[in-house]
Amino acid sequence: MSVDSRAENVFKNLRSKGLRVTPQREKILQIFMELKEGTHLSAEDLFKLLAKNNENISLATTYRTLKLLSQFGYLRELDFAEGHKHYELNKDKKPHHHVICLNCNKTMEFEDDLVNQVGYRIAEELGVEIVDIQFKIYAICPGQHDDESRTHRA
Amino acid sequence: MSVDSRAENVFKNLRSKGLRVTPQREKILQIFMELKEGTHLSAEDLFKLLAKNNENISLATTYRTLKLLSQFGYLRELDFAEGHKHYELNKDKKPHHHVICLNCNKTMEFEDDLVNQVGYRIAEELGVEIVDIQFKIYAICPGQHDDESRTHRA
DNA sequence: TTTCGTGCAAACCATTTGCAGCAGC
DNA sequence: GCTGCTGCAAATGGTTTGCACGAAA
Repeated sequence: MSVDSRAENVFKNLRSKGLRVTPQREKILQIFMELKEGTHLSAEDLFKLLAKNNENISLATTYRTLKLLSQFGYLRELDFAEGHKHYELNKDKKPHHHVICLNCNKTMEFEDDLVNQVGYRIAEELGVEIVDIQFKIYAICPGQHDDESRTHRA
Repeated sequence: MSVDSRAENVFKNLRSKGLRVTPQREKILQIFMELKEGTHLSAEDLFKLLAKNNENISLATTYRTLKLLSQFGYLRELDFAEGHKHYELNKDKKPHHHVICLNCNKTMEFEDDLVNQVGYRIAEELGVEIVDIQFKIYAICPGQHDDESRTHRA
């Protein structure tokens, strides 16, 4: 499916809900669709990227659009516990996971069906309906040892 | 090991680093040690709980102490993507995981060694040193269906 | 032409910080 | 007594919101 026809599906769905397709929403979705696989942006990142492309979209609209597209499931909200969220295209709705370095904040992506299956099993046991599965490994990159600056998270 | 002797170990370690044991730090650690298994508090929760116990500890100190105890590995920082962190006692340093209902914000705890092992394996493959493993299932409790209010996260 | 969406600025909320006085060690 | 800790209030940073205008449908 082409980027354009995938985008058109999104817009059709928005319209069917009485929502509008604006140049701002088009542009933001386009940016996410053209992003290299595994790239995720913060609201601020996106705002700056838009500005660099001469799209003067306000920060408020940036936030509102990110929230809208996430609520519709077109974007996924990533939370790496850094105080701000990241967003990525929720392309195939198959969860993939992240390793986050607590020193340099770099992230690495991986997929693991075993982990997903554990998630599905537990959700079934509890009788809850899964929205998303999240598996994160907080770690320290090789060569970056600074014991005092780490924080345990779960 | 008793609560008191575990607390004394913590304090010994703080002192050995040139840090001080203050009534505020004692009280906060004590609260976490007396918490029912699986309970986690936000900074605000803790602050209010202290106030209810007639411990007038400032919010700033509450935050500073939470950060300190987390950095030393005595507490774990939990991030449920609600805009504020939660903290729990990092008792046995064995990761346990959470199911979070996106409607009512209730959380459920579970342990799963399979998931932990996947984490250890991946960290080893990448050559990184694990600080913490986090596995979260965002879901909707039975009977709570409100399609528009969900947000996809990962 | 009726909503809905946008930009702007102000508001919000969790968290952090500068500073002066206080208190462990 | 030195130095770290506390409380206070102000600052910060990410995100949200009220409002008046502009634009999809």
